Amino acid sequence: MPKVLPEYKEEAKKRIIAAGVEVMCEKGYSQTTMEDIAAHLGVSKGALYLYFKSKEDLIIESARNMQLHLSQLRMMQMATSPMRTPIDVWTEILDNLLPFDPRINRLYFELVAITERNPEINKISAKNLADEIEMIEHEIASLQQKRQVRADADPRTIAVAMISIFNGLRLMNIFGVDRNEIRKRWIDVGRIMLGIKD
Amino acid sequence: MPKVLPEYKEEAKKRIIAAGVEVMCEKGYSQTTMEDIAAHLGVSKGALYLYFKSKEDLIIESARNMQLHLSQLRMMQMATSPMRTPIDVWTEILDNLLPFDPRINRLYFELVAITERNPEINKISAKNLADEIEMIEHEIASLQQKRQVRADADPRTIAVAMISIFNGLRLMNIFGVDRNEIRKRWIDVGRIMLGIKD
Amino acid sequence: MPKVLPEYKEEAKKRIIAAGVEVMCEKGYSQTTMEDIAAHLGVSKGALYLYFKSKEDLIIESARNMQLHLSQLRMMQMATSPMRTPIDVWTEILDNLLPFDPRINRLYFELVAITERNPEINKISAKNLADEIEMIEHEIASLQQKRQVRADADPRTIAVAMISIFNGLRLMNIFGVDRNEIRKRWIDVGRIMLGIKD
Amino acid sequence: MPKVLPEYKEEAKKRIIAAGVEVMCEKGYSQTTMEDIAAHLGVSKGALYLYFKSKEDLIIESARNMQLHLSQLRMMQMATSPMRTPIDVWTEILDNLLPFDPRINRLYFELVAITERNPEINKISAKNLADEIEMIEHEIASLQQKRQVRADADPRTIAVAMISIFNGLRLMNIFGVDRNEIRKRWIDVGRIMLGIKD
DNA sequence: GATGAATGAGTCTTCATTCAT
DNA sequence: AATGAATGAAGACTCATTCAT
Repeated sequence: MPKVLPEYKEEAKKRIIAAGVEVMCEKGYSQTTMEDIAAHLGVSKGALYLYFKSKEDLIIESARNMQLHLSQLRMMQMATSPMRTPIDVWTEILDNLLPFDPRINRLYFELVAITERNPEINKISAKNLADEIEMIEHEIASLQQKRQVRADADPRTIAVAMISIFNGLRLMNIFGVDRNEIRKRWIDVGRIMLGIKD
Repeated sequence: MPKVLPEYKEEAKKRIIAAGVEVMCEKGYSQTTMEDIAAHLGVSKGALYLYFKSKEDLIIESARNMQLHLSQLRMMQMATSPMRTPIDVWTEILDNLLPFDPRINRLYFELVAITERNPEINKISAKNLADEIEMIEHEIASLQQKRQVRADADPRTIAVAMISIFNGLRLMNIFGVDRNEIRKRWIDVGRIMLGIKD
Repeated sequence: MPKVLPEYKEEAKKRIIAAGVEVMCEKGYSQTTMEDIAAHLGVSKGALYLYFKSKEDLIIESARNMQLHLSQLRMMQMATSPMRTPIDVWTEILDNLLPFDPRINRLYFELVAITERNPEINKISAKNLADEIEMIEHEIASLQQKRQVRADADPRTIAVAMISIFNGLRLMNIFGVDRNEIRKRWIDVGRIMLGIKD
Repeated sequence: MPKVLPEYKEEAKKRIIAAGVEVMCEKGYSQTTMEDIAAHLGVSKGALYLYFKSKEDLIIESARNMQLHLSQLRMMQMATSPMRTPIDVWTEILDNLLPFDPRINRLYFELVAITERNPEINKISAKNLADEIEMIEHEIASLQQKRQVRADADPRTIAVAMISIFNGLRLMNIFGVDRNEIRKRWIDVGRIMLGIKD
């Protein structure tokens, strides 16, 4: 009996996670049943257990899947592209990373709260966050040297602020603040943080 | 036949909420049973239902109870007190409002995610947030006129940024960033946002 | 400490039973709580237990209270009154004993089903029924001798039939057959049973 | 992926209803738990919910199942069979439709009282009863034309009386009147109602 | 006598999980 | 791989009953 192609298995898991996220967006974690997810996919409940050994397992992978990695942005381009100012890049971050659907933001906070209770997961997340901060910090420092960003601020502070504001605005989005307002404030704060007069 | 003293009923509700928050801090919403809460209080399960008509009801009131209201700070004093600079006040905000226990922050996000699914609740929260932003905006504007805060920024932007950063840092706290680090960055960002050179 | 006046106690019990019957008419036995009954009376739950030692106790007494006793009719008058024909008396039976409210009929059957499970109660009821049949049988026999009622039928059969039809029509009332239709059929059947041509 | 065979599902429901009726005969509706029924069948409680969405649902279907339909008797044969007199048919009705177990009669009245509270169910029952009365009425009328049944009575009255007496005797059965006595009176009353001298 | 707070045993119902097919 | 019937361990919630005041 030949092993199943691992790619198939991975593909199936992804579809299950996607379905799970969709259902949970609507009903939340504790109100979402394996039944719901299976029904959403049009498969049987039992099938889910061929790919995930428990509901918790599925939830954890879903949460992992929702983590937004600023690093994905390849911010290194900040400095290299002569056509784009730091504010352009700052703006792109929001445009690329803030989910359009407020329910996604809501689910993100819920899953973070739940999964971070697990110490193993928390350790990994802490490491990821630290790495991210550091990466942005270097980026900022590099821009400071090129005089494209105010030099009178600790680059790490700017990095931490940037991530915090991003997440803080996501929370506001849950409370009903709309995307346009969020975008406007994000850009305005960016100008202040980066020290850009315009 | 006098009805129960309303004070007693309120008192009892508060103690139940406190117990609920304590247990949920540890186990999270969906893992916390009414049994757990009752046991934590040393009362019977049935007793809880004398004060809350359902678990959801209890959760909603708990969430409401956890909402931090910056307005409580009576920020008006910002301008009036000659002894305290805007940065002092900014610092006090964090010291007074950021819960010491990271688990409280975690629970806050979880309960927000859950309860904001309820449209009624969401409407109220949206209103509260809007009021809070506006209040801070006025405060900032007033400080700008007195030249105590940078005048070259939209006061509403500063208000939104302040709340966002606060919440963003709370989220970082969940991921393991410690209170000292958070405090340091909060103060540093405050200087930038308020335009204080120090 | 002098004993409470027994009259007071009896009076109170009666009011409780009346309240119980009213509530049960609406919600049925198993859906009616002691709370409901107390609320209907405007007293506390605990008060009910001063008069009945359990819910079952209350129910039993309520059921007893609902038993319709044809004997109450003083049917002896059948023969004595020159102004009233047997059919008049037959008609009066229905008019006096069929509850106007169909919900009462419904509750009657429900309580019978429940309380007759108790062997003690069943024994008493059986005795009461037997007595009633016998009483009516004598009545009929007496009328037969006076040639006011057909003589070609077993008076006991007529007695049993009369009671059965009465109860059978009560059941129809539950299913929605209205009082007028019931009354019409009752009188018509009476003519047949009693052998009255008119 | 073929769906379950509907026959299987129906079969399972029937077995559950049968078990439910058995247990309820003994303990009555409100004292019968889903646990009891499951145990009686040797299955798990959860299994019941695969076939009935609630206890009430199960009860309703059980009640429906207990409805006796005189129409099942194919009374049309009354007139056609030269071998059987109307009294034979009348007797067969009782023999075929009166449950042997008095507990069944008791449960019937209990479930009627409970389920007829539901307006939807009541509407259906009312219709069924009306149909039944009408069917018997036609039957009687047909017999009247053939001079097999007394012609001096409204056939509808006879139909209503017949059903009422049947149900009234069922009620007597609950109070302890035994089957033989019931049968005897049923036949005697039949003679009177149908006008058969014998 | 009356109250109403409290109890705790009991009931319905749900749902993650398993497993024979 | 996939199904869907079945399980059983919880968990929310109810309510008859008690008792200190």
